[in-house]
Formats: sequence, C-alpha cells, structure tokens
Amino acid sequence: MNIIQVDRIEGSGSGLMRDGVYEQIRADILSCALVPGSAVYENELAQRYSVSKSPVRDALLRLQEHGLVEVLPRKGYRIRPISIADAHDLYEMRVLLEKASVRRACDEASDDQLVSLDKFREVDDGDLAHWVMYNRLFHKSIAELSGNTRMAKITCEVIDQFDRLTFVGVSNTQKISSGERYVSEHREIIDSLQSRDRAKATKLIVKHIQKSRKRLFSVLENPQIVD
Amino acid sequence: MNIIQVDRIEGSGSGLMRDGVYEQIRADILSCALVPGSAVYENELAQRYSVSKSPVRDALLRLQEHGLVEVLPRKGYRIRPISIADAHDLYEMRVLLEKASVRRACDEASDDQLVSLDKFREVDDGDLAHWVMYNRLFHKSIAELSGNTRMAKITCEVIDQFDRLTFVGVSNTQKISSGERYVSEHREIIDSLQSRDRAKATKLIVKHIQKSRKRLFSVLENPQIVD
DNA sequence: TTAATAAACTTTGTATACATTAATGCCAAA
DNA sequence: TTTGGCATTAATGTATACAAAGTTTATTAA
Repeated sequence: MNIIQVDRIEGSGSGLMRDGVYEQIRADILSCALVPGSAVYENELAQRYSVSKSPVRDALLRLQEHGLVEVLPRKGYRIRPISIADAHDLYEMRVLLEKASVRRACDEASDDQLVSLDKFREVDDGDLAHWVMYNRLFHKSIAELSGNTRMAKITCEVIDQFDRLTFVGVSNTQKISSGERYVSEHREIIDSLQSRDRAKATKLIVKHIQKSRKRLFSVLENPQIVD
Repeated sequence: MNIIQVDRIEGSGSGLMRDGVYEQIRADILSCALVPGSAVYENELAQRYSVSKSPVRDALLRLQEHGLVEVLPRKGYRIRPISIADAHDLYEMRVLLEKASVRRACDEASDDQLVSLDKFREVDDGDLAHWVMYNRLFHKSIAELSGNTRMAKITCEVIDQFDRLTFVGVSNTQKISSGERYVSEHREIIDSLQSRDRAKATKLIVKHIQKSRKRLFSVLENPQIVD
C-alpha cells in the first residue's frame, strides 16, 4: 500500500483521536479506498494519519468486530474481502431487515416522523459520492423510523457494508445514470409510508431491493466491465 | 466492584491474552457477574486477570462495538444496562431472525445437518448453567443451519445478549423448573425441521419464543420476586 | 454559612519501549 | 540441486511512562 499522508486527524466528535482514525479507516474501507483483501500495517496507517500506533490498533480491533478487518495475529491485518456468497447473504439480510423496518415504521412512527421523509423526495444532481450518501441516508432513516433501536442499528450496519458491494461491482457511470429512477422509487415508498399502507410499502421496498440486487449480480457476472 | 483475582488468563484459543480477557469479560457480562449499569475500571480488571491494562483496554473497546460496554471518555467504563424497552426490542429481533433462520434451514440445510440436531432432543439434568448453555446452543445451531453466514452471526449475537435478560429477570428455581417443558418444545421444532415442514417449523419457533417472552415480562412486571 | 477557587487525586488517552512470534533469506551439507 | 537450520528482519502483543482531562476535596474569601 502506498503511504498517503492525509490531514492530521483531529478527534472527530468525541475529541478522541482513536475515534477520528476509526471513522476514517471505516470510511476508506466502505468506499474501497482500502481495497478488499489487501494487507494493512499499523505503521503505515499511523504515518498516514500522523498518530502513534495505539489509536490505529484500537481502531483496527474495533473494525474487526464488524467484520471489516481481519486480524492475523502477529502478522498483520487484512481488509476483509467480499465474495459473491457474501453479497447474496447481505441482500437477504437487507430484505429481511428493511422489510421489517418498513412494516414497523408504518405502524409505529409518528406523523411528524413520516413527514420528515419528504426531504428524500428530491436529490440535487451531484457527483457519485453525493448520490451514494443520499441513498444510504434514505434507507437508514427508514430503519430508524422503525423505533426498534436494535433493529435500526443492525440494519444501518448492513446498509453501510452494502456500499462496498456497489463500489466493487458497478462502475461510476452506471450508478449515476440509474440514479433518477431510484429516486422515483423512493418517492413511491415514501407515499405508501405516509399513507400507512403497510402492504404496499413492504411490497415496494422488497421490489426496490430485489431490483438493485439483480442489477448488481448481472454486473458481477460480467466481469469485463471496468472503468 | 470487588477485585477478584481469578486464574491467570492464558490466551484462549488464539494464544493471545487479549482474546482470553475478551472472552472472560464477555462471559461475565452475559451472566451478569458484571452487573448491568455498574462501573468498571481498567486497573481493576487488569489486576483481576493478572495482565497489564493493554489487553483489558483492547477487550473493552471491542465489547463497546457490541453494545455490551459503554465507554465514558476519560472517566471509565460502564457495563451497559438493559431496560424493559431493550427487552422488547430484543424479542422482536429474535422472532424476526430465528424465524428467518428456521425457514432457511428447512429449505437449504442438508439432511446430515438436520440429523445433527438430534443431540438436542435430551438434556441431562444439571445445574442452571448447564441448562442455559444447552438452550443457547440449540438456538445457535439452528441459526447456523440457515447457511447465511451473516444471518447466523447476527442471530447468535442476539441470542447471547438475551441470556442477560434471563439472568436479571428470572430466579434460578423458576428457570430450572420450566426446563423440561422447553426441551419438549425443542423436540417438536426438531421434528418439523427434519421433515422439512417449513410452515410448521416457523409457527413453532415463533410460538416458542413468544411463550418465553410472556413468561419473562410477567416476571419483570412483578418485581417482588427475588432469590 | 456559602460560594468560588485551587490543588490533589483518579482515570483514561497516547506514545513508546521491549518481548514474542512469524517470515525470509542465506549458507552449508547431503 | 535441494534441504535443513541458523540468523536476520519485520510485524504485532504486552507493558509501562507520561500527558490530558475530569472529579473530588480542601481552603479561602465574602
């Protein structure tokens, strides 16, 4: 890995370096800036973020718990690779969890909470990162509307890990081009949630996820597509 | 907290102290030996396990990621308390995840795997710890038969955190006494799984979990019951 | 007596030193 | 040429030292 000296991490929200380092490494893994399967070393990362090895170690150990990093005792660390099998598993979990979240949101969320989804009806044109962020936030918001803390947390984690899949599988132009279609699906989901039509909302979210699944796998099975 | 010097931790499976410490603290949290809401300090735990603070820190940071420990920066650590709301959330997640696991196990598990459940048809009489272990293992085995790695992992984590609820809510004698009834329910679930009767198996597992839910909450709402 | 301030104490956060272990390469012997 | 073993190198694992921050206690002034 090339050692890239980035801006010195100043401690994120908590004022602790280790949290800043953790967030940064995590973001780099999810965006595949740290490529799946690659080896990383404490020293490298410590230099890259201009800190000692302690906060880096702390971050790597924590990331291990989320399955984003593998610790190879006394050898080093590896960014956890993702397989096709992983992708299938993840999609199944997404359907399961988001379906349950939508159902609960229909039944339990307050009117105000449902109205707050309106901000996802439109998305400014922007770069890829912007769109990915918008999409992630929309799905996470629904998870949080479920009102079940644990469900929200687990669902958000699955959603985050998901972006990694998108990055490995799909080229940028493809993602951008299909953005508008997805927003219109989001609008339909918001409509059905706000009218508390549970059956329709769950049907739509499942269809929405299945569609993105089909698209991803059609790309994964056609590996000739690269940037 | 009293400092209890236990046997020196020798590094668990991996040969690393921090993994031994991690497992030990985790077990102590799940069994409520470290009581929910109580404060713990690096020094105490380091003495207790006869190691320096480093492996203790590593363990606590990792446990934080699973929501078992709260880190209060520069103040200390707190064993995460569990509320009634938590209990409700956890039960809902259990139903969702175990139901999905059973469904998948019916469809995807091999005959050999389903036969391997036979070992849960009986349980030796024994102490409480023995029975809790048996019960946990049964439910985890089903989760693993789902064949979805991520589903299995998340389900197992929910099941583990669950035992903490049992320990706070229910007195020992109660648990022991109702053990045999639960084993017979397990047998019914095994029967339906082995005959790949998906509808019946999912119905039974849901009923099984709901029943234990009712029992727990009836106890939680009658706080006069103590050892 | 009360409130404000300072000082002592406790606790973690970060950095670093050293021990331990795994991998590598080199050299010699079969 | 190949193989075995020793030495070297490189990496983490553990322990410890010190800094930073928060809490409590004591003291002093109003």
